[in-house]
Amino acid sequence: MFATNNFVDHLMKPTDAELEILHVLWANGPSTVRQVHESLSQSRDIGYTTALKLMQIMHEKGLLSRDAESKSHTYTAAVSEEDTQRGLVDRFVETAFKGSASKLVMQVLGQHKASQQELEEIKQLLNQLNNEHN
Amino acid sequence: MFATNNFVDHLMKPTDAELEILHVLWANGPSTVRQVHESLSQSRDIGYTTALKLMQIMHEKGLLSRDAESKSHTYTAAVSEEDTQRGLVDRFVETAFKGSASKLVMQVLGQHKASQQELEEIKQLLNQLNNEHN
DNA sequence: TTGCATCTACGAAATCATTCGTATATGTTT
DNA sequence: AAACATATACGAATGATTTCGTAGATGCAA
Repeated sequence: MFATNNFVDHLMKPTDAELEILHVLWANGPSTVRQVHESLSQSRDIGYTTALKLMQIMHEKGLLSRDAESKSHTYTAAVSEEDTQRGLVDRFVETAFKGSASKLVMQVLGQHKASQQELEEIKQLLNQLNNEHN
Repeated sequence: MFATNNFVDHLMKPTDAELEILHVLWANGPSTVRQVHESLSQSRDIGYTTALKLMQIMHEKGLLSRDAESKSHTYTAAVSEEDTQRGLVDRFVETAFKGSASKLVMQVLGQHKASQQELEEIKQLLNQLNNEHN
C-alpha cells in the first residue's frame, strides 16, 4: 500500500458560494469579476460587489490567484477541481455517512439516474478495484 | 416512471452538529440528553448544555420528537436516516458536482478503500440498474 | 422539609458566511 | 483636463451555527 492523500487535510473547505465561483473558473478558465458575475447571474440574483467581495476573500484564503496588471484583475482557480472534490467528499462521507463510503455509493446509485455509458464506466472501475484486491 | 421524492425538498437540512446527534439517536434509539451527551463526549469535547440546547433547537425544527413525562426528557429522531441522507446527497451532488452523480461515484470509489463484499454489493446494484435500462 | 443532584429554559457571546452600499481609484472619451 | 464608465477596497449589517453560563424547576434523600 502506498501513502495516501494526507494533503487533503490542509485543503481549505470552500463554502457554497465559493464553490459556485470555483465551478465557473474551472469551466471557463481565468476570468474577471465581471465575467464571473455575469455567469453567476444566469442562475441566481447576485450583486456585482458581492461577487467581487467573495473573490477577494477567496484570494486572501489562497483559493484564487490573480493578475492585477490591467484595471480589471484576472482571477484563476488556485485549487484543482479534483483535489477540491476529494476534500469535499472526505468530509461528506465522514459527516453524513460516518465514514462508510460504500453506503454513500449505494445511496447515490439508487437515487440518481445514470446513463448506460456512465454505468459502464463505473463497472469498469469496479472491476479494476476488484483486481487490485486479489 | 413513477413520481419520485419531491418531499426531499421539504426536509430540513441538518447542520453538522445536528447530524452528530441524529447519528447517535439512529444508532442507539430514543435517548436522554445525558445519554446523547455521553456518547458525543467520546469523540469530542462538548458541554452538557450545548448538547441540550442543540436538541431543543432540533425539537423546535421538527428534527426530533420528545417525551417529557419524567424529569429528564426522552428524545427520538423524527426523520429517518435514509430520508435525511437522501436529502444531503441531493444537495451535495448539486453543489460539489454540479449535478453529476456518476462523477461523485467515480470520485468516491477511486478514493476510498472498500471491502470485497462491499464491492460485490455495489456491482449487484449496478447490474440491477442495467437491467432496468433495457 | 430542607438540601442536593440533576434537569430544562433561556440569554447571549463568538464565529462565520453572505450580502451590498459607499468611497475611492483608474482609465477612456470628448 | 474634465467627465464618465467601470474597477477595486472596505466597512458593516444580517442571519445562521455553535457554544456555554446562569437561573430556576424538579425530584429524591437525609
